Amino acid sequence: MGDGVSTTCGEDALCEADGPDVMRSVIERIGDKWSLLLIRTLQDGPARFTELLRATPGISRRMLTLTLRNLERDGLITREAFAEIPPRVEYSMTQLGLTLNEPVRGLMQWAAANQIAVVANRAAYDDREVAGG
Amino acid sequence: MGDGVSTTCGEDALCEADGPDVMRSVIERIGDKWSLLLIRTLQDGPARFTELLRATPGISRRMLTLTLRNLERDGLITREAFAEIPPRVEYSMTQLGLTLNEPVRGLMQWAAANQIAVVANRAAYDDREVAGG
DNA sequence: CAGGATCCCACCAGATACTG
DNA sequence: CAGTATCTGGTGGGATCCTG
Repeated sequence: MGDGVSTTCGEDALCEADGPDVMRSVIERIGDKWSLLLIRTLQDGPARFTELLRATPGISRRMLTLTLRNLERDGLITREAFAEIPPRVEYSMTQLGLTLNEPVRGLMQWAAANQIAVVANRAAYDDREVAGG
Repeated sequence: MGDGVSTTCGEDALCEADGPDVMRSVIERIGDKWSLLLIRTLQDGPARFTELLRATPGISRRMLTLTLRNLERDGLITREAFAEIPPRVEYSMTQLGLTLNEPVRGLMQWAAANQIAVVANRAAYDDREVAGG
C-alpha cells in the first residue's frame, strides 16, 4: 500500500520525463485483469453486485469485491448500499470514471477488429517454433 | 499455451455476446505490465534491446525478453537480428502494431490528465478508512 | 444479497550465473 | 551485446465457510 507517484509536472501536460511512470500507474490499476471489463459494463448504467458477477464471466466474488473497491478508491465508481432486507448495493460510474469511456472504447474496438489477426499470428508463430525455428 | 478465442462474429463488428471475451483477450496480452510501455516506446521508431531496457525503468532483462517475444508472437512487433560482433537486435512495430498507436495514446493521455486526481482520491479514501469508516 | 475471513496452490517475476 | 537456464520467494486469486 502507498505508492506515491511523483507529481512534479503539470496536470494537463504529457511530461516526457515520467511518461513511463504515468503509464505504469494507469496500467497497474486500470489495466488489471478485471477493471476494464467492469468499467465497460458500468458505462451502460448502474448495476448491482450480482449483476456485475454475471456480466463478467470468469470473475470470482472475491475478485469482484476487491476490484470494485479499488475502483471506488480511485474515484472511478461509487458504491451505494441500501439498508434493506435483502441488502442491495449499487455501483455506478463517477464523472471521472465516465471520462474513461472514450479511451476504453478505443481499445475495445481495436481488440474487436484485430483479435482474429492476432490469433492467426500466434498460430503461425507457434508453427514456426515447432518446425524448428 | 493455446487459448482459442471463439471467432463466431464478424471482424469489424462489436458483437455483444462475447464482448467480455474480446476484452479479456486483449487485456491479458496487451494490458499486462510492460507491453503498453514497450508499444509506446517503439511507436517512435525501432530500438535495440538495451535501449528498451533503459527506456523502461523497472523492467528486468528476463521480462523484457519475454514481453518482446509475446509481442512478436502476436504480430505487433518484428525482431531482426544482425550477425555481427557484437550482436545487434532491432525491434520495430509492424503495420498491425502501428494501428495500436491511437488507442494507446488515448489511454496515455487520460492517465496523464487524471493521475493527480486519482492519487488524491486514493488518499482521501484511505483517510476515511483510517478514521473508522 | 453482498460481502468478510481463511487456507492454499500456481504462477509471476527477480536474482544469479552462464552462453553465442 | 543479447540473450538463456535455473532456483526461489512473493502474491494473485480460487475454493470454501461464515456473517449482517
